[in-house]
Amino acid sequence: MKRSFKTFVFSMNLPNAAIRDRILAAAESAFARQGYDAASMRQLTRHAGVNLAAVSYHFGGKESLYAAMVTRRLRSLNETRLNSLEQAEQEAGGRPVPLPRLIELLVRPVFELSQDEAHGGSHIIRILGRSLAEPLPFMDAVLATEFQPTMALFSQAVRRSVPQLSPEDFLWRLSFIVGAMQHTFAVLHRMSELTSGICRNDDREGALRRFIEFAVSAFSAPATLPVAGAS
Amino acid sequence: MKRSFKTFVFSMNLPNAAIRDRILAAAESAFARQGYDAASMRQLTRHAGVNLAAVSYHFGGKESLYAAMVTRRLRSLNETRLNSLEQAEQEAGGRPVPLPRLIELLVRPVFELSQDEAHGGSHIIRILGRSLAEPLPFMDAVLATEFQPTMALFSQAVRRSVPQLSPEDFLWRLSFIVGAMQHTFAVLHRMSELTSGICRNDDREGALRRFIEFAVSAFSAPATLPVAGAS
DNA sequence: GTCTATATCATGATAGAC
DNA sequence: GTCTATCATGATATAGAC
Repeated sequence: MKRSFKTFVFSMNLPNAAIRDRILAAAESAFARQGYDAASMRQLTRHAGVNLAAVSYHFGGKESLYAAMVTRRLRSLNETRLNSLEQAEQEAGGRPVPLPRLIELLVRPVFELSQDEAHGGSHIIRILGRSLAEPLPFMDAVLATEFQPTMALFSQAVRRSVPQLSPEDFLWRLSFIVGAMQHTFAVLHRMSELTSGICRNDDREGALRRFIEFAVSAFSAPATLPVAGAS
Repeated sequence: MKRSFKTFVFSMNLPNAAIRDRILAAAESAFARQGYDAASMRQLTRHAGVNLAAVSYHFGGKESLYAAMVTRRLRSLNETRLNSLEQAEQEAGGRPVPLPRLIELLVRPVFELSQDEAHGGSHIIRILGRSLAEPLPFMDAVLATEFQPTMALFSQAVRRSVPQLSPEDFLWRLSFIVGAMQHTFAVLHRMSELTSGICRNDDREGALRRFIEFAVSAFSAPATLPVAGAS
């Protein structure tokens, strides 16, 4: 059964894919620069060179577009992290994976995304950073679902490397470190400006190295003592 | 020259003050919960029990209201910090103020504000946290002006306590710690929920103690070495 | 000084032509 | 599948009555 070229192309959903991808790319740029509320779909679609109605057709609406955009990137990011964690744990045999290695597995993919200006990776990094600070109610479920497996496995692995920490101390420090990571990516593109040129925007390896050392020292500091007098 | 009671009251600007304050309180609540763009002045004024036009009259507009709200809190916060720093430096004679004390002087006022539910302090904390992640162009100048003196003096003091750090290492770590602080306040009201009850929302002293230890260990970790091979 | 009423504008969504 | 044209809504700002 012979098929025309046009039928073949449509069977690959290429036209849709092209439009969907142009929308996603424009969405990442717009939402990263302006935030969810301030970015408008008119701007966004105009910049993507597609019709306003295309968003409703392909994604369903503004919220669904935002969720799809985040989910796509987050899923790929977390797959990378889980794969490398699995590999590292196999290499370690039954012993705990060293803490610096764990941190690196967790954050290097994010730094690499943030370097990927060509494919919009730097945009999604800012968006993910914002997700933590500005809670969008419709994103709660999405974020919880996407982060849960990664967080569970890495927390488990980190706690094996730092067994002396109580769950409470561990979770507080984890929260501090997540905040440091989020903020780092939120301001990475302005570091030169914010530090009068002393820290450079494009010094990703330096930032990564410093962040790993920072997180390691934060996790391995001695456990806090209860307040004196608390029986 | 006898003045009526009404004239006397108006000469104190009491009605204005009451309205201004009601607007500011409602603004803090609305902006903290919804963010700048999503919060609307209709909601806000309705909740404050004042007329919509009162905002334009007393503040000039939405942006000016937001700026006034942030400035008022930030100024008082930074005054507290600078006063306590000055006092600590006098007590220390010429010697550097110990690092843990410096961190505490910097963050305790923020923790205390965040406890002050009655006067809306917890709202402004979330707003300040967001200011770092979601950049509002019209706030750049305000934030720079308000933070500059505090940041300059504390940076100087911290660097005296941790002289071994290069400016670059110091600024990267400062950025990490600022991020940790910002995130802590952004999620403090949800810590119980996020950690299945292990970390408690209302455990402000525990959070403060852990944060100080965290920041101290981050600042006093050995300076990073240049990458091997970089001449 | 304060508030009502309105002006003006931009948004997200969608019905219906092609 | 795609696009045009339009809808309904809610935004900020303000002119003018009191």
